[in-house]
Amino acid sequence: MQHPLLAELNDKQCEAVAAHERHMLVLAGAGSGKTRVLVHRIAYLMQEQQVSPYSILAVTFTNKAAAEMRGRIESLIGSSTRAMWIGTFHGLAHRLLRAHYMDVGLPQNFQILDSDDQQRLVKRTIRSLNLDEKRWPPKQAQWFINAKKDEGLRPHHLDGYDFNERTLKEIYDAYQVACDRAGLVDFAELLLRAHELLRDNAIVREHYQRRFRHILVDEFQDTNSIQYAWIKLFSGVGESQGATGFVTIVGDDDQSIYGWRGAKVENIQQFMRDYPDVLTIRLEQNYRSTSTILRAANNVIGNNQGRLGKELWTDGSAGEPIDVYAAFNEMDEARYIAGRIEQWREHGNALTDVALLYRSNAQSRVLEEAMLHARIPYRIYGGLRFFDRQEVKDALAYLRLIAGRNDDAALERVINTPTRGIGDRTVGIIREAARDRGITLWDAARQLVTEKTLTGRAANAVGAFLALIDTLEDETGDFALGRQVDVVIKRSGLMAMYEAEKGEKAETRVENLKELVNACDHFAEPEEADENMTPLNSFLAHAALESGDEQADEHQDAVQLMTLHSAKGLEFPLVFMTGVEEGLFPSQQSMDEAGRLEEERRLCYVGMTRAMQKLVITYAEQRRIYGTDMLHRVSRFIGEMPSDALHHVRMKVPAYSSPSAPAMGRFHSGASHEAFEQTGFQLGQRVRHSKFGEGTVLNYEGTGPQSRIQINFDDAGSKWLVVAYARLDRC
DNA sequence: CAGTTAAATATTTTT
DNA sequence: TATTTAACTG
Repeated sequence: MQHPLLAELNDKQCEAVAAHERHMLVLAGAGSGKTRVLVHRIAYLMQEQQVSPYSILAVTFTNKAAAEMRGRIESLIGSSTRAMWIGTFHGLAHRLLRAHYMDVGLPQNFQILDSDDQQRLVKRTIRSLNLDEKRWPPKQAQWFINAKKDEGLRPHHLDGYDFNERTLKEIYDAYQVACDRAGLVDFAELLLRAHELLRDNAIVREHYQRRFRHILVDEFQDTNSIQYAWIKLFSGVGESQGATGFVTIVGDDDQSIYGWRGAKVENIQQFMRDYPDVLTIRLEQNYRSTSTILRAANNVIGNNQGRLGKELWTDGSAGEPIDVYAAFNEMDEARYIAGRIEQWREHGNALTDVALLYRSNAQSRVLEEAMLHARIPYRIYGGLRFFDRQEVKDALAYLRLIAGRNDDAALERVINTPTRGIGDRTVGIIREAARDRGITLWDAARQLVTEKTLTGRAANAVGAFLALIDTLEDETGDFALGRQVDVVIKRSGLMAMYEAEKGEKAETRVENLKELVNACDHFAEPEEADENMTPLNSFLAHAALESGDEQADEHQDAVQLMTLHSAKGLEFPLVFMTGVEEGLFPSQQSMDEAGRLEEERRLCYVGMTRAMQKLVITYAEQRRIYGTDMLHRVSRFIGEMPSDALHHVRMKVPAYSSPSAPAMGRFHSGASHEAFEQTGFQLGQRVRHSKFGEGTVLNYEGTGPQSRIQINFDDAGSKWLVVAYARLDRC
């Protein structure tokens, strides 16, 4: 008798779900039901193998994935998953540090530094070391620090011989001292500290090793070194004694697109070496795309070396061919897409089913304009999230100070926001005192006031600020969270400050502050919260670790615009992959460095496999990037697709677009003038040929009468013609 | 201290 | 090109 949980799964999926106690690698191709397998396996472990939810640990990368997993498990087993540890690497690390803050030398109320806060602090550190910010850009230093932490390296592990490394090491060291003094933990530090806790504290380590019998990791191809080491410590594998947890990793080496931020695909192979007797299962049946799309995607990714090997297949239909549209510039590309979407809509399809994918965010603007022009509602992914907004961060900084006075990053942010007469000069004095005495800014400010080192006006202002924070804690400490935040926003003067500003921007800021109060009112404390964590502290952690869900108007029927990266894990019936040009996709930067081109190819694979029914690929012969016109060749990736899966669309100016459309104006500059000088024709100009009919001038090469021009004929496609021989008429 | 102007600079992103 | 940030001025 087969277990009901296995009923609707294919053979491979069943094998993965029902595997007995052993380590397992599930190579799950795009659209192969990866999450389904993960969720069913957890349910199966509990129902069939009598595994207690208490001994299950499931790790994901994003909060969204964690929430989805939890939700799906609950609806599958019909009961709470409270006892299970399900979360992101960072969320779980935070949980560990909270529970063992004393063991890792953190104050009880330590706060999390997001990357924005981190950058400010790094910048401050560089200044305090009297280093030139031009020579040592804070961004790069921040990147360096995080990269080292991701490798598990502390400053003392670095033996930089060259001057560059030595200085960066110095910055890292000073930054870490500042963090420790203020009780601040950045994202990478969460992982590193949690790792050190498990590594160095046998009692804690053995406790968790005994507890977690089953460890499941999603998107394993995206793990970095410290995350890999983390899982290994939890599992107890490679240690001489102690209990062993069984680790299931799920991932797809072909979808590894985060190598540039420290992810190591090799961790999959490393897993097979480090863990004994690993069962490998390939999920290759795809339930998402047409066979045409899969065939093309397989062909593209087949050009990569050293793959673990996997070929997606489907028993679905071939579907339509992939359309390829060669636009003459980015405006034309956008206009064409808008036209296609209008057709899609006229056929009664939903706009939410359409995605526009691009390599870099800068490409979104032109697409947006075209959507606006065609009155197609759209939604852009990856904007500023709620808790990242300036006004919200201001409010949170006040709350952080109330929660703990040592938070230097928070103090820096709001000591003069709104302005209260504490200028750069005064703050500089406080910083200097703090550095000299090795204390936090708060303590330094207080000492300077009591010592009367500060002069009259400054002393008053600083004193008033210190008193404000103290009073706020005294008076609102007992309030419910929402009410507390409301009072803090008002009494601090933040609300008044934004209310006084004019313009639409300021209005939304005021709205956001009100929304923050609202969010606090509805904030449900996590069930696992320990008793020594105040509601305020749990809210602050929530704000730092989950910088806000997507926007509210999610339900509007709108086209989705996003980068290829953020499309991973999603699927859409109709997908447009735009800007598929050499230099843009693959991007120029990736073509220089070894290994990066393959990652671009994987990105292409990811993009293609988002499409369920129809994939449309577009590229522009000419594109304006940062103010200069670029001529691009078509991306090599298109050449890697089987030509019989492609349908090259002829350029046709859609009927709805007026001749005065902005795209035509585009050609009256630079390159176009030059083209006119050489050939007598302008780029974008309409011409007529006796045999090929009407077309648009795309490009030119050479000079004088021997020069050739490329014309995209409406009916005959694109052709290169020598100006002297082709009898062309202007239309 | 606030407002203005000049200059630098711009894949990809989550936590 | 457009946006952000540092330096300058009233």
